[in-house]
Amino acid sequence: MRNAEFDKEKVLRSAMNAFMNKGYANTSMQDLKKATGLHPGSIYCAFENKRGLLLAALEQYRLDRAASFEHFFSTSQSTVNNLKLYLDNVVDECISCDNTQACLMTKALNETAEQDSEIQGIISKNLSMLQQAFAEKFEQAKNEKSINEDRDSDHLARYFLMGIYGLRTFAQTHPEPKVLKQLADQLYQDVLR
Amino acid sequence: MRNAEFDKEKVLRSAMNAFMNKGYANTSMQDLKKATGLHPGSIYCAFENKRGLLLAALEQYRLDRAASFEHFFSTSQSTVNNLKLYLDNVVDECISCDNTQACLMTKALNETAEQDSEIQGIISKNLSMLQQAFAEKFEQAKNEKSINEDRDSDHLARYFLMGIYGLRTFAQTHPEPKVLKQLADQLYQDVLR
DNA sequence: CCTTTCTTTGAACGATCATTCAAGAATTAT
DNA sequence: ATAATTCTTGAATGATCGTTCAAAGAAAGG
Repeated sequence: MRNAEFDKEKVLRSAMNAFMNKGYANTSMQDLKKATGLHPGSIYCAFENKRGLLLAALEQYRLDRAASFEHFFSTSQSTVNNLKLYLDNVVDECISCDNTQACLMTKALNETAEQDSEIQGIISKNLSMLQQAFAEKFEQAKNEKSINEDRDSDHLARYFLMGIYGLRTFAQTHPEPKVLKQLADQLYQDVLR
Repeated sequence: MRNAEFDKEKVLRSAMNAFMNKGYANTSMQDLKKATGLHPGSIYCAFENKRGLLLAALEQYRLDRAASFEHFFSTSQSTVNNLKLYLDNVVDECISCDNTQACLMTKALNETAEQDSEIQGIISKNLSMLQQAFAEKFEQAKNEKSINEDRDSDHLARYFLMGIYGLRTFAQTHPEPKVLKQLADQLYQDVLR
């Protein structure tokens, strides 16, 4: 018996960054070796192949995003306030210089959608879970009387997520903090009313 | 002297479709040969290389989208009505089975953003032009008293474009007509008020 | 401490990639 | 008609890709 030496989470986050930087197809095994510190053989031993590494990275990304989500809604503030903080964080990520600007899921979705239905399915499921999580928060906000009760939580969640997607795409060409904040504010207001 | 035999626009639209289907990196010269009917040598003679073909395809895409834009706003109806028709068309494209679901610009942006600043610049400029075109229409709608005059046309244009980006991304995982129409309606209302 | 079992290493593999180029075909000019 | 010019063809090129594998090394079991 012998356990693997590397820290799996660390490796997956490195792979995530590499994929987000250059895209899946353009990230070579050499790039991944440099990013993760793992030799090709180890990668194939642990993740079967390059695609397997992407799948594992996507799962890690989902876990990280879910943890981040919980972080924002674990405060004692009102739900709508936490929604605002979440949105502000998205804007901050869009502006930042690290690799949180892009979203691994939408990036992988754009690249592999038509060719890999399994990946498409995984991403689709992950995004649905995020959408569901938002829907619960909107329902909560309705209970707190912050949002008009005749609004549909599921619809609001979809619209909110749509806005975040759009914001991230918009930021790729126009990463101006002022403009992005303005857009995020508008989205927040449109969802709140 | 001798002119090229192929129809340049036809070739570029074929290349566009190929790139939108499989992404830039994953579209091989063999794929492009099959799609365009041109042999590698001809492609290199006409467009210098694969990247040159993408640049030419992006320019053709811009022209086609600009023509489509003009088409929607050349009717005698009100400007806000034309905006609605434009948005409905985006939804239809998202649902359709041809290759209008994806946008070549956002697709190329996602794939080459961090690696090719020239392409990034071209796409950024093209999207700015579209944004400017929308801003003019919103200004026009204000003159027609369809939109409150204290709203900022530039901001509305950005928000509208952001919504379209988000809608297209959302549609990639959930291409349900009813849901997409609901989202588009909400966007239209939020922009109009 | 030796054996077993698994991981790590890094060179090697065939496949495929974008690109080139020389020869052939077609059009225009003289 | 002939020469000149340019486009088309498709095989060949070197590079790089993802992947494999046999040897070396490290941990666990007896």
